[in-house]
Amino acid sequence: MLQKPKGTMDLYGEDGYIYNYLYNYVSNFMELYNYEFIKVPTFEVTELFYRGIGEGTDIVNKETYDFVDKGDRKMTLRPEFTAGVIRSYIENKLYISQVRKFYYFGSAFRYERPQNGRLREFTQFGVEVLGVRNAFMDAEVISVAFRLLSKLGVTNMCVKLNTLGDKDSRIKYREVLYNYLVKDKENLCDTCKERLDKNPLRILDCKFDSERDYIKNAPKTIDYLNEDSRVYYEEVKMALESLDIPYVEDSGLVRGLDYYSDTVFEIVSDFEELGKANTLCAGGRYDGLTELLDGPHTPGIGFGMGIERIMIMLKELEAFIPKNRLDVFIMNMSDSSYAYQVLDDLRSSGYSCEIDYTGKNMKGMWKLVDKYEPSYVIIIGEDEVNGNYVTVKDNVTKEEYKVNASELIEYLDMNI
RNA sequence: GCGGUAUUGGUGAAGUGAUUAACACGCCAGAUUGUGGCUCUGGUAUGCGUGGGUUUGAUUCCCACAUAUCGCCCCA
Repeated sequence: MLQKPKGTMDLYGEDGYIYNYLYNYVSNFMELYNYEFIKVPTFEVTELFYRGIGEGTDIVNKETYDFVDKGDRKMTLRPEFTAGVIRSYIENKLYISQVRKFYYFGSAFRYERPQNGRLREFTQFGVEVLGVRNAFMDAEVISVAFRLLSKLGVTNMCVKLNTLGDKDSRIKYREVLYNYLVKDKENLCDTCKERLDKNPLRILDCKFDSERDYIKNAPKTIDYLNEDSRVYYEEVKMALESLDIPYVEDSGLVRGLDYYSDTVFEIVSDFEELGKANTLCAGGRYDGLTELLDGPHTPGIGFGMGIERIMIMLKELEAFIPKNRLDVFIMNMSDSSYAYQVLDDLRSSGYSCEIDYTGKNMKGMWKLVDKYEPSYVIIIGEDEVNGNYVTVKDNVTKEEYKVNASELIEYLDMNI
């Protein structure tokens, strides 16, 4: 038997409903904040991700789905959205307007060993704001994520905040940190010994080494920020406080993608079912990225959110979802086309409506009523066909009324 | 990419080196067909992830592979 590829999912039934619900929910939510939807290609030329995400990162080095197309072009399935959005922004010269605020929702692909909440094809929702460097905008972006999750009923989450500083600060800090850590090289765990040269920042959030005092006392980014970055970070914190967004500072928070600068943040949950996959959302500022991809200097900030992880939580939160309820089920016991005409009229008038096409008997149809839980059941037999009326049964009170066909819509409008 | 655990029907699962692979839910048909969600009856895996091997005989033991899951790595 053919199986779905490793790390992919089929979503149907309740899962399909929740997935689609989230898509609609996100779309409506983003209108409040006046973000525009952007759809970018599922694959891009490989070079975009090399340059955008960074050649030294694991994502690009060993986690991409690469292929060569029939025209011998090197292509890569997007492992994230930011690089593609920025490419589109530059290519379409969207920078002629000062500020653009985008949101996206779609699949991304990473060749990883799957686990619960970690897939090879996964869904990301995210935003990218281009053209402003303003602490209140940073706060807006973080608040989008925080308020969106809160409104869904997610509790027990924590916003972690840090700053990496601008490019100069980062280079300076990296040097200081390296010199500090190299003195302790003997005591580092094996993976961190390797990380020391490649990406010393990562050692700060190593599970083993970060517990040790020597690492805890390592120089902090905050002490090596230049004046501009330091002031900016203070402004972001004040902006968050003014919006009542709770956060904790975490000097060990570094991101795996090269393009980040200044503000970085994550939202993590202590939800049990999530296990280690507890990062719901992660993002930050990337003021240098547009130039890196040959565009004009443009400040930017964004985040990505893992939809499947949200789904894992929502399924446990039961109460959150309004179940989609059918307005009307038509129980047809006649041979005429009358019932189907009523069905069509109801749908045209905006009522969700279903009928049985398989020739079930009464009991079978009542079982469907139990399954769909319609507000009303409309019964149509020979008597109704001949009399040009329908029998409407309120599925809650169980009361029945005979209603003329011509007055049915009017009747429902008054009662639903 | 590395290590551990698991894999029985549509679902939840019991079980054994050898008679028809329990039980429950679901689904299908009927009892009963203009008013149900109750009850009763019958049906529902020629098969125990896939492919090999050991054996008189394997769903049960062994190996490989696939997938899921947990940890590492990394990350949403």
